Amino acid sequence: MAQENYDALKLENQICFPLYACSREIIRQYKPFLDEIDLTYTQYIAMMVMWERKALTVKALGEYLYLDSGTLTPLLKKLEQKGLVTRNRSREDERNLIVRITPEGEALKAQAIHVPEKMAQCARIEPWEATELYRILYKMLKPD
Amino acid sequence: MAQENYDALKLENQICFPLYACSREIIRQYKPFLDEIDLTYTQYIAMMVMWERKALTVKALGEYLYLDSGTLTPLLKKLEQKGLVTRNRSREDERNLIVRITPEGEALKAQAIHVPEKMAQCARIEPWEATELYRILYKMLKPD
DNA sequence: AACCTATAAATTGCGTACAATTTAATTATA
DNA sequence: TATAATTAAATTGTACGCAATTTATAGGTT
Repeated sequence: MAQENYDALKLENQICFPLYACSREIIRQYKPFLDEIDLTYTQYIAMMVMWERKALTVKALGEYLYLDSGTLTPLLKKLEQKGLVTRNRSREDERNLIVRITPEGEALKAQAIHVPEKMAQCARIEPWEATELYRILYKMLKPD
Repeated sequence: MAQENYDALKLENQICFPLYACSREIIRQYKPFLDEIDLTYTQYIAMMVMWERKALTVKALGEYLYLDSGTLTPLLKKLEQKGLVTRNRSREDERNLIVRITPEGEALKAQAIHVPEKMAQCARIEPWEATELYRILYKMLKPD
C-alpha cells in the first residue's frame, strides 16, 4: 500500500486559515480606535450600514453583514441601549422589525471618521495588493 | 465649512469586512464535512498542528494559531475528552503544559484527509488567485 | 372561516475570541 | 538567600456566531 499524501492537511497549505487569522488580527488592530467611540467591531460595521441606509429591517441588515438574527438581535438591543438606533415593528407587516438610526447615531459618524484614517496608518500591504485582495474576496463572497 | 468626505466609512470601501465575512463563509462551508469527524473548525486547525508537531506547549500551539490560553484551554480540554490529545505539565518546567497527540488523534488523520478533498470542490476562485490571496494574507500576518 | 404554509425575529444552547486578572512556577537581582 | 520581576496557564466576564427551535404574523387554499 502506497504512502498517503497528507500535505493537504498542513496548516501552511490552507487558504481559510490565513483568512481567519488575518481577519482577527485586523479586528484586534481596530480595537483601540473603536474603544474611543465605545463600539465593538461588529457594532461598528452595523453602524456603517445604518449611516448609509438610515432605516432597514433586521433581515436586510443581516444580508449586508452576512449575519442572522441570533447575532443581530442582542447586538441591536445594545445599540438601542446606547441610544444609537431605535427598534420598532413595521406597521405594514408586524413580522418585520425596523431598525432606525437616531440623531445620536448620526452624530457618532463625525467621530467614527477618524477610525479608517488611523487604520490606514497600520496597512502593511501596497494599495494595488489591497485592490486585488478586495477583488478576490468579493469573488469568493459573491460568485457571479 | 466644507462637506466632509465619509466614503471611508462605507462598508464597500473596507478591506477588513470582506476578510471577516469571507472567513466566516468558508468556515460555514467546512461545517458539514467537519461534522463527519466531530470537530469544530478551531478544533480542526488545532489538530492540524498536532498531526505535524505531535507534542508542544499551549503557548507554542497558540503562536501557530494566533490564539491565547483563554481560547485554547477550554478547547484542548474538549479534545482531551474526545481522547484525541493528552494534557500534562512539563517535568522540566511546571509552568508549561504539554499537549500530546494520542493514537486516536493520529487515527483521525486518515478520516480528516477527506475534508480538504471535499472543500477543494467548493473553490470559487482560480488557482493563481488562491496563490496570490495566500501571499497577500501572509504579508499582512507576518510583515518581514 | 378554518387550515396550511411561509416568513421574520427572538430565543436557546454551545463554542469560540479575547481582554483582564489570578495562580503557580521560574528566573533575575539586590 | 530573600524578594522582585517574569512567564505560562487558567480563570473570569463580555460579546459574538450560528444551528436549531419557538413565537408571532401574514398569505394562500379549500
